[in-house]
Amino acid sequence: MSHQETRCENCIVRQLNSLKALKKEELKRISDSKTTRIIKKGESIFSEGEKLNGVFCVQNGVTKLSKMSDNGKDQIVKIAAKGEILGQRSVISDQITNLSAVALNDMTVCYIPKNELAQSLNENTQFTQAILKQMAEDLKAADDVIVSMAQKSVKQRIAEALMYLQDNFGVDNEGYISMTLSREDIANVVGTAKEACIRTLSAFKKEQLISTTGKRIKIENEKALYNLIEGL
Amino acid sequence: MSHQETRCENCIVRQLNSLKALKKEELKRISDSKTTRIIKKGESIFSEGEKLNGVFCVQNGVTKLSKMSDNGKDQIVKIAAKGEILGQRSVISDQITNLSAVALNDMTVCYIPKNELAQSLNENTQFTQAILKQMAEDLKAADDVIVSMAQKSVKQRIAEALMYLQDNFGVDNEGYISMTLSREDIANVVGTAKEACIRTLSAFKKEQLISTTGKRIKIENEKALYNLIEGL
DNA sequence: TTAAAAAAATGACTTTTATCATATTAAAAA
DNA sequence: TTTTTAATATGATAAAAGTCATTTTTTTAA
Repeated sequence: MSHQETRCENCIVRQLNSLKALKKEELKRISDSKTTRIIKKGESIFSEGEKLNGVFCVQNGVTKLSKMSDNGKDQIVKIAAKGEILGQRSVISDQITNLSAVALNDMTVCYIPKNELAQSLNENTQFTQAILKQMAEDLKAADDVIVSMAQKSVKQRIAEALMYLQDNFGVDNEGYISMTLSREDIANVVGTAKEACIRTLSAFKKEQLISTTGKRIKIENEKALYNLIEGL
Repeated sequence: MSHQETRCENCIVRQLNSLKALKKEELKRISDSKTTRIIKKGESIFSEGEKLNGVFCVQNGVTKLSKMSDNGKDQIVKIAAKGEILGQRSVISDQITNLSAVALNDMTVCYIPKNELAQSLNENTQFTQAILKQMAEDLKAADDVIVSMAQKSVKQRIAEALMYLQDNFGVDNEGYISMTLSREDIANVVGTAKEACIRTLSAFKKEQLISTTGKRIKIENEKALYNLIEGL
């Protein structure tokens, strides 16, 4: 498909994350130590409880980051695409990771060993601040998710999830949301049972808020969906 | 009550947060620019949507950090006590704050202007890294909250909240949880209606998991409460 | 292409939680 | 203290969501 850059210095993905704050020589050092991995759809990048000795920079493809709840259900906490860095938190706080990452489609990720990052973290304030800014954003987003989970109905949360997918991944040439998740994955994003998710999507279809072809979903009435989310 | 330190250099509260990574001269500079404020129970420190030009370091007392949901309900996202720094995120990402802070009891907080922090943020990597580490922890904690909200029942979430309060604020000499929240505040922590919260606490009382005197709550059977949380 | 497996859809039913109403108790103010 | 207000408690009912069973459709693999 698309051309894969083998040197970080020339890699555009870097512009999407904190690595853009690195200086030329730092980038060179990191590029020398990084390894590129191909991960097939459904395969795991890392699992909850693992000790990560580096981070993963997503070159291509999409992954779900999830956490197992005590009752045995998987909660998807984040969907990460090109440019996102996985495992940052675990490496920074030097703890086992609290999330599992599984590829939602075929992926290319670059693995950057912790040591190389640690050096830049100690020397380059710009870099550390870039990560800090991004974490601050993540934390704010997490607050929003908490409020949604705590205060909104399954119907509203599914509507939110659809809008999120469309806003972040766009639509294909027929207008369907480009990122297709299984009904079960959608259920695991909003924190409900897959039956409830399927039923809600069927209801949306009946009300002409969406239309579907197989697992592909097209938003037909964005305004109504938005009003639903806002509780209007 | 307790002695209030007027100089950051001598303030023990600092040991509890990222300010401990500051050097002597930085601390001196910050101490010179800080102002101390007394905030009475129920008063607001800042409100959602406000632009913060500094952070608040909690010297004494406890505050609830909450966010208004679209449906008009207040969701308490965090309870912050002595040593916690409020408004950090907003200052770092230079955005309006997404949370409101209201005192749960009488408080003393120190206001530190943004400019003084920015200087240390640019020069002192240790300081920036300390904030980073703390944010990484916060983010991990947020993931746990998301999973609880999404996957656990109101009963489980209330049990969790009680354990959290006991673990973080301890018990008084009669064994009651030192931090007393109104039933409505507990409801706003776990994301439910206050009636459901009251009912659940009544049920816990009947099952001898807790006992109450007024709004004060004593955990009587920690083991059973724990099993309930874990879904055993 | 066909068989097998997985995912989606739907029905029936139960449990959980929200909402509204109202009573009781506790706290605050006159 | 007495009055007023706020917080807690409880009942009745409705709505939302979970669970289990089964069917239909889609996808995958033989």
